[in-house]
Amino acid sequence: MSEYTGDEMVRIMAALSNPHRMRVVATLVRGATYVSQLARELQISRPLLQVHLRRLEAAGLVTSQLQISEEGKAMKFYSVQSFALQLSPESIARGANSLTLPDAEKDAEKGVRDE
Amino acid sequence: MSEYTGDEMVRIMAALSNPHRMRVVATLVRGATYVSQLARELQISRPLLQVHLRRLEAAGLVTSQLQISEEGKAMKFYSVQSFALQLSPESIARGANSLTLPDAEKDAEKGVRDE
DNA sequence: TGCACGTGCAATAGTTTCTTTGCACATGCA
DNA sequence: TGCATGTGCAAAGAAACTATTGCACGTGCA
Repeated sequence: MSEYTGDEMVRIMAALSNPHRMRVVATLVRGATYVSQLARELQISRPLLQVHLRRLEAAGLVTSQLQISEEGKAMKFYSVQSFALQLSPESIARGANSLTLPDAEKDAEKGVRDE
Repeated sequence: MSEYTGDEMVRIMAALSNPHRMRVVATLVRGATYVSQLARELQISRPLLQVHLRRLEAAGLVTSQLQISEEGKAMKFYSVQSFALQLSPESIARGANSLTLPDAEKDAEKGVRDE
């Protein structure tokens, strides 16, 4: 499996380092659900859940799919996307090499010479 | 290898989901260094680095040790602490089971007694 | 004495994250 | 019609995070 870039690692870790979002993933592992149902299970408000879902989707950890129920109601189902990221001093060090610098974005693209 | 609790996972991921702190870990993997030297290598200000180091130390990812150089100067050396955290939908689901609820979080943080 | 080097922290400001509240729009059914 | 269900988003405030600036203290040495 291909490794993640440093920026991807940051995005994934930031998305997962939140109790609500961890619980969302934990719930979706047991099967896809739609937003309102998920909000009831997790005991949080729907707008709050939507924010967290957007965050997880932006990190590529979940996907959404609009489905029309037989009663004609539009329901948005979310599913977990499979991912595997090993966190260790060495993997962090590897990821750090591919981080885009906030200051010098163009340097990171061409030159890799550090010291 | 023992697993981390959900709270520990959150703390570790939050600590690592920052470019500066990833670079700190990456640098320390190549050997322990002291604060000012580390700040020069990473091209960031020393106060900023100290904040990030405190963050990493609070998550248990690095340790510090005060050393007196031969010239009598006190230098604070930091080293990486070994850690291994596998991130996957399943590991997140397991961690989510041991998360302390938001209500109990305040008690655990403010209260002097743990359990 | 003055400079270079090491440590520490506080105050400030700007940005981001988290959460609530409120409103809008649909459909099905009694 | 009125209430249940589903969807969406924006505004607003509190809290946390990020980063800079400034000042304090120490040592060694020209």
